[in-house]
Amino acid sequence: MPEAQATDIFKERLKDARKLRGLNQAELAAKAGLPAASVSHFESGPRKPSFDNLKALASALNVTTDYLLGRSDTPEASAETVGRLHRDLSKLTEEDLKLATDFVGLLAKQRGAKASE
Amino acid sequence: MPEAQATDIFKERLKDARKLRGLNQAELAAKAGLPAASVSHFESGPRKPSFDNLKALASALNVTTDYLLGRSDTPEASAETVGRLHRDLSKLTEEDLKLATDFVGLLAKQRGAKASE
DNA sequence: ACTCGGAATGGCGGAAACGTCAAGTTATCC
DNA sequence: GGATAACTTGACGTTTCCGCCATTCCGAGT
Repeated sequence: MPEAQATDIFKERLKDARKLRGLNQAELAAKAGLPAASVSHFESGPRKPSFDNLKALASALNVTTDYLLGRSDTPEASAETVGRLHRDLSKLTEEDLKLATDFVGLLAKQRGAKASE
Repeated sequence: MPEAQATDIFKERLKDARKLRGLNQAELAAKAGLPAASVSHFESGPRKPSFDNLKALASALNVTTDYLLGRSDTPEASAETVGRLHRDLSKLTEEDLKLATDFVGLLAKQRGAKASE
């Protein structure tokens, strides 16, 4: 079952990101300014990082906190691709967001049809 | 002194994002599933949110945790809710992208006006 | 003046994460 | 077998955040 419990996603992402960079727990800990045992507790135990430790880990690993938290699937801040649109998107209410989603979906669909003319 | 202490950035971003959406503390609290007093403590007091509450706030406000934490300057809506929109966006031509940008900008503007009534 | 909604603030007990340390794995070397 | 490195796990006392509740403050409207 590939179902990763919400709280477990963090553990996996943390460990994966660390290994991807060829760091052991002690090295990551040093970079993040916290004890090695804490890193282990995060990766293996039930502990969840505090506000500050989450930031420290993300910075040490050069990933977004959203990625570590499982709120985003890409480790990098891909936000800058469509700057203004993204900025505006964040101000929308949920209803407006649906509107925008439908609108863009329509455009994409049209585009597909046009291309096959 | 406009020096925003690292820990204070969160307070400001939280409050700004909330107001931008025309929510009061109780409404945001309800959306995030926590007591209204907690939101006030986050915005005004010395309290910092836990792992779970940070996620809840970001989701309720549709912003990245990186933005709330001051690790990113664009509030880019969470990939979770804009997933489809994001996928469709990548299929757009440049003209259509401009259309979409304008459309979303309009929605955001309307919303902003409404919020400042 | 008074009310009322929104917000700030502080105290409380409980829960959770903190750093630290010690004692275990487990695997890989010589 | 012994040694070492990487990691896990549990315990401890401490710190911090939790939710809850009550109080206070402020501004806007009647």
